[in-house]
Amino acid sequence: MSNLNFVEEMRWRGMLQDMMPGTEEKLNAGMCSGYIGFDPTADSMHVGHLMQVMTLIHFQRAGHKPFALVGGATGMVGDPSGKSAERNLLDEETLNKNVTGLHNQLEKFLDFNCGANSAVMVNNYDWFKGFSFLNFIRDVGKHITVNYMMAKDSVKKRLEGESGMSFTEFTYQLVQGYDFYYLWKHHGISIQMGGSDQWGNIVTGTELIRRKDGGEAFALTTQLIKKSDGTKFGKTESGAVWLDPQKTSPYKFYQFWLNASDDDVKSWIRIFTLKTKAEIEALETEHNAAPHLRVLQKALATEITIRVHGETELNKAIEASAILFGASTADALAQLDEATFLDVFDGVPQSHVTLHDLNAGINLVDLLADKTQIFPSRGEARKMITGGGVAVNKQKIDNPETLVNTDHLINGKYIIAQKGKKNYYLIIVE
RNA sequence: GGGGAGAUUCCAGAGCGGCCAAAUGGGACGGACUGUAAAUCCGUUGCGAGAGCUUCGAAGGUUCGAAUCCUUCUCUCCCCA
Repeated sequence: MSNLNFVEEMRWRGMLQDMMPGTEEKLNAGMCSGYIGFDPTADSMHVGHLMQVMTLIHFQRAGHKPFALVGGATGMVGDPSGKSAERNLLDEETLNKNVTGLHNQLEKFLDFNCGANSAVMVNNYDWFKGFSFLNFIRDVGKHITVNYMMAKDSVKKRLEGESGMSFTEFTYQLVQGYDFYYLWKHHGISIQMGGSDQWGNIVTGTELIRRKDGGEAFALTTQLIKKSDGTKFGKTESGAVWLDPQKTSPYKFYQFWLNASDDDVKSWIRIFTLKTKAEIEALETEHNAAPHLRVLQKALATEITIRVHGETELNKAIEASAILFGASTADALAQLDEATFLDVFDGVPQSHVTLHDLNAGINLVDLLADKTQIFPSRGEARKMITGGGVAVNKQKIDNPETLVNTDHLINGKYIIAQKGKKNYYLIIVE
């Protein structure tokens, strides 16, 4: 056993929400196997999943054996927890693709080759695919009453709501409950963890284990991640923040964490980094002494970006940030070699313009509204330019009649347009 | 099945024959300030450089003139059976 105590760790990091009685004692008594389920609703995890991943990491670091369950089967049913409407079902092909994607990502976080407490990945489709409906309702359904299932919050809310709930979704908690039973029976897993919205589903599992085999199993849930401004964690204007670099560039990923508010960063750094309590407190002192330097945000963004994307990508993201937000000028842009330049503007919306148009010189409004769709209308482009909200190659332009020509090209083929401070557009000339 | 209320620009919500491209609030987007923050303040928020043009659930109609009046249709909500 490691000298780290899992529950203590979760507690001081503010990750722990609730445990079943006896859970802590069980965990302190020796190595336990525990699991968390991941729903394959997409082929990549987003930052919202990271809390669960971190939980598994702590679990493993404390000497326990973590299992990650990918819900190939449950994904076909749809978890009603926290959902106000019936979910769309994914087809099997998409589901398989998603399962593979999640699998690959999880492997980056957990150690799958470290002896006794190596992490293990399981897919519940493996034990559900051959399980017939009749056998299921006979062997599993028999042990849980409808009254019990109806009493769950996730079900109650939907019954009271407008849209109702299909039998499929109603069954979800049983299917997930059986996962727990199966893993308990065949892999000796005694604890299921998950977000606080999973409490009901997890408890159905422990109940099933108790009623079916008289066994004992435990539950532990994590806190919901809160944001001080009340908005949902993990979403930006452009949607969810994914771990997959194809979906969210490492630069955007880094920026997401760097932009954490002062209030949020104090809890996030505990949740999303493995820094010790002493290290975090030292950083906080430093942060409070000079808040504008955002020591905490930088530490958080750095550690988590390395974990997800690696050090090379982190350095690129930092470099890109310096160019985009630092006091960089058209000169600095021009000095970048093409590869770095493209890296910096990776993930920035692109548009194309012909060299022919540019040779003649294009009126800025025409360029931004007609040639590219950076602005939806000419009037809007004009207003924004006049209002001082537009820059070309980091240089502010407030005259809508300005002509853009080949003199503005960077590396002979690019123009950077900026709408406001944060919105960059790459115009490629060809 | 019977009775009532309503549908307005991103949202909420005024307007009830010309002064309405449509109050006000919110949101969004810009600007200043700042820490790539919060708060605050300022500006923009149908298209158009402008004249002007197209919008107020849909289609018709009355009128010199309609978001506003009439007819039909579609949809929403509420009450009763």
